[in-house]
Amino acid sequence: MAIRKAFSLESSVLCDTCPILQDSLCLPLPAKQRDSLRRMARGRIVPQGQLIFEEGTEVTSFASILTGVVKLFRASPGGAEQIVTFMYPPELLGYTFDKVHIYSAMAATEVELCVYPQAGFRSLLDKSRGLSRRILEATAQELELAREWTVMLGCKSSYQRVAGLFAIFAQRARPDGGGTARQFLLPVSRSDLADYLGLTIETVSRNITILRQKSLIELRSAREVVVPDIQSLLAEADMLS
Amino acid sequence: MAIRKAFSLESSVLCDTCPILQDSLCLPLPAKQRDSLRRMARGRIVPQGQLIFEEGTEVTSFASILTGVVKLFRASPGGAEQIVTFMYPPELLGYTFDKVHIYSAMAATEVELCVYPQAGFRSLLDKSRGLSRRILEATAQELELAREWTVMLGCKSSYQRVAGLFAIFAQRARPDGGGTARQFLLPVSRSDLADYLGLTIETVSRNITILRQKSLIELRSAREVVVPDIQSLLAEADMLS
DNA sequence: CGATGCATTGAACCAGCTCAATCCTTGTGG
DNA sequence: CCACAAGGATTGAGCTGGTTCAATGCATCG
Repeated sequence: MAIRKAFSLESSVLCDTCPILQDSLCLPLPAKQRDSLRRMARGRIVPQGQLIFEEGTEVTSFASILTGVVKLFRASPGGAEQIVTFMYPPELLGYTFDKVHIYSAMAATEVELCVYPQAGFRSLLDKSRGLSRRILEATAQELELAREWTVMLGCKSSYQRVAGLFAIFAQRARPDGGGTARQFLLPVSRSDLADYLGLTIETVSRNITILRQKSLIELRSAREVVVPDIQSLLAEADMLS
Repeated sequence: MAIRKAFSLESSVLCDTCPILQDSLCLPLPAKQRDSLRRMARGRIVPQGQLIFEEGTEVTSFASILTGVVKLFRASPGGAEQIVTFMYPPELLGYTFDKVHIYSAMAATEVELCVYPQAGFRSLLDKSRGLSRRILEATAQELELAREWTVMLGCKSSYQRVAGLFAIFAQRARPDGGGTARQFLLPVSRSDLADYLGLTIETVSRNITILRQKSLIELRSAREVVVPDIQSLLAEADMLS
């Protein structure tokens, strides 16, 4: 179904305009390996809402996220889905040692990917010390984030969770030149926020309202958020590391 | 405080009797690197309840867990602690790219460690493709577990969490020859279970009682558990993958 | 301009928390 | 060997934060 269509490939990659060039996997590689990686890579644009891969299907490729946001989730029998994480550029999507995907991935916004075939990528990984070190670092980083999220879900109130998530989104957004205020576009619906936070849409909405009343955030529209001061938001979430 | 004392070293490691030899980091290495790793390694026995390292302190070493169970946790200002994970042999404890630990580790049972100094281990990691691949696999595996736990905390009821955790403990225990019944010793107190599950002691206790009434588990004592049929327990937790 | 889909708000309910009592196990001292 | 203290585990009763169900608001689109 959606899968097959999703895996159709776009034209060959245009590395010159690569939006994540500085953080890309290929740039730091020695010329020969870099060319090898670039030759096997294919660009792909995924429209918002489309499945990228589905839980239980075979792993055929990995992909660097160039632009956009991907949500990784597990669909429960009961129709509810638990979102495991949101992935941003330049993260590597779908990397695993398993034969099949254990989560589904969906484009939360329109997403540009740089797709590497599974076998080729793996063999390059075996050859290149630099590449495998990069992947290890990235994986360790993701482990860290996953564990932080464990703490979030394990012992924070709904209000703290919403505040914390908004703070995280704000941090990922580029600081807005000059002041401490940061502005960003929520990449996902209230429903996705709720699934990520382990809450309901209504609870999320209520807490957003409270944050707004306390002037910790400001909403230009449902998706456009302004955070005047990230520090106070982090404090509110008890996340002042 | 506890830390300094904790890092006193035991006599040199006795690899011949290494309890995790088959799954150890050193065994698959080429002879020269294996010797190098063994030379830098030191055995250490940590009594139950003692801190192994503390959040915020410098990372000076990594350690393979030889026997016992380690709990990794974050202490909140409010005195509550959120347990991030329990680590078992032959996992590698404390591995990170960070300068300081971001969680604390405590011996949940008496623990035997094989400790590697940080600098030496890292430099060996840079030299050995096999070792770095092992570490990458282990990290990816931990990431997977952390994400599963995210799902657990995000959308399961207290009853499902307790059932799920008991099923996981049962799986880690060696199957008990013959039948499907598995028996194990809970490595931690009710209080730790609660911290791990993001629940209170009372709620954990109540759910244990329910599981017992349904004959899904059997308690010989507060810590000794018999699971007649893991499958039904997994089903109860909605974890039949 | 109604229709459709998301977001917000309101009100009642309930799972899990809090506070408190009791039980059980283990260790200690007489 | 018993008495008692101490800490963990269990049970009970009431409370509360978050859910559920339902209504209303507010955009975008044909």
